[in-house]
Amino acid sequence: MAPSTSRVKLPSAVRPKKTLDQSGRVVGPRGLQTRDQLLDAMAALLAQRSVREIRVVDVARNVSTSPATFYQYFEDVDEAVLRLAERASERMPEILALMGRSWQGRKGFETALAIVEAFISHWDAHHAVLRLSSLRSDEGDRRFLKLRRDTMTPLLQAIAKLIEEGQRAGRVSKRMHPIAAAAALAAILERLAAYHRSLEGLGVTREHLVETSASILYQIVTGRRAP
Amino acid sequence: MAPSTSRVKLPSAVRPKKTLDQSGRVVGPRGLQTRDQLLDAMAALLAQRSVREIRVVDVARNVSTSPATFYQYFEDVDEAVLRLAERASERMPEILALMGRSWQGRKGFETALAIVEAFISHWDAHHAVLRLSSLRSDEGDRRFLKLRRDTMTPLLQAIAKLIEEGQRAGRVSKRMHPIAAAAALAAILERLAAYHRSLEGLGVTREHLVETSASILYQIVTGRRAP
DNA sequence: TCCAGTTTCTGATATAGTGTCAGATTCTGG
DNA sequence: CCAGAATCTGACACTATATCAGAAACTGGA
Repeated sequence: MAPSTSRVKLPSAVRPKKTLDQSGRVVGPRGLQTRDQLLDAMAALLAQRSVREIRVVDVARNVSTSPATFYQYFEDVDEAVLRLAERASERMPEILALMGRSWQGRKGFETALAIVEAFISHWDAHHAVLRLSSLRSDEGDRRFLKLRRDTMTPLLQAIAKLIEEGQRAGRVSKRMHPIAAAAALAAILERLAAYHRSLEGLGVTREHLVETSASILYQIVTGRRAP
Repeated sequence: MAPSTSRVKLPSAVRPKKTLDQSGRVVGPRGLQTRDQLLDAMAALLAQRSVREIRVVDVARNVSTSPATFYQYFEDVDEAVLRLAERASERMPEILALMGRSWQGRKGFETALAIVEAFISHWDAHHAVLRLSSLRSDEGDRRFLKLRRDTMTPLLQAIAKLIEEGQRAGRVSKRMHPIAAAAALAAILERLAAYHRSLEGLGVTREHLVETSASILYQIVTGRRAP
């Protein structure tokens, strides 16, 4: 029963995370490169058409490989999207860090502006992936729900904490549930970032949107009117 | 050249809208019934699985008919969804009417509460269809974009008008673009209505959500803290 | 009641994409 | 240069969409 190979099973907490292919084998450098190319091709296609119009054949062809190769690395199209969403979510902490700046007066409004700006830029850069990711969560897909929870919860909690402080200081209405309010603010950011294009038809520029969202964020968090 | 039939071509503005099938023929009473049954079956399925998992065969089977019949009335699954969304959007004016109530003090807050409540109930009743409809718009689908524009624009304008009044009275920050702010508030309603279920995991009840959203709505529209 | 015309429904099928797998191909260290 | 590991792919079984010619059901008038 003594293992004759050098591959010893380590406890999963210690074992470094290696990327695996669909049959559970560790992927080497060449495979990793193919996998990355597939993801890039996927992202490129996603930027120009909706997921439903994306054929695995196209993704594969764009990297001069075959559909079977795609399936070697991803269970299905959604899994590839999930990986892209994970990639995107790695940038979240940068936005989170902005929350720590001052919320006093004019400085505070600038903090709000910076956050909104960062958020919208982030969505602009990854809108297709993020929107899809958000849809899959809404549909109840476990994988995407977990990702959303992991990336949004810290943000919600950071905002909620500010609101609680405001409430303790008596500036912010106690009627609001801090996390619910945080979710509402996040909803503005997500939703407007997702469709600010269609508002341009009504004479609303991106600039307007940023200023307005920042005003609302500032007003809800601090309880004070935007300067 | 004189038409011998009794079917005279009227100007399209006058001609009553008859439902047509895929080959452009007017649908009679029996067909209309089948079509409605198909829509109902579609709605029922949509309530339990995501669109991607809905097979035309299932919809058809649920009304004891064949896929070919489905395609006689709808171009594709999306068209059926669009019809359902249109059905749902007919209820919008009721919400819009609430906007006209008083926005003064405690009464004003009750107005906000009523609007939020109506909106969330509306979404609860049609969430699958509305969410999908919103996704298709985001994806740029013309048919859904038009529907969204037609149903949301009046709402946005009503809110925008209130905000403008507040700005003129000096209660509301002039930094906000009225339509952008209206869109932001609509975003809260849409987004939270769409996923309030997943917030329950964080201890946020539907009740909290309604109160909080109403507070934000009230605060942004009137420039005053919620009572 | 029967018939001709109209409306509605469906079996059969062309088309197209997904996902699998055995085996071919390519790479690597010795 | 070779053995074995890693990677890739042609061929294929399956599943679903969408179409259409013709069958079936219904209708009103003789």
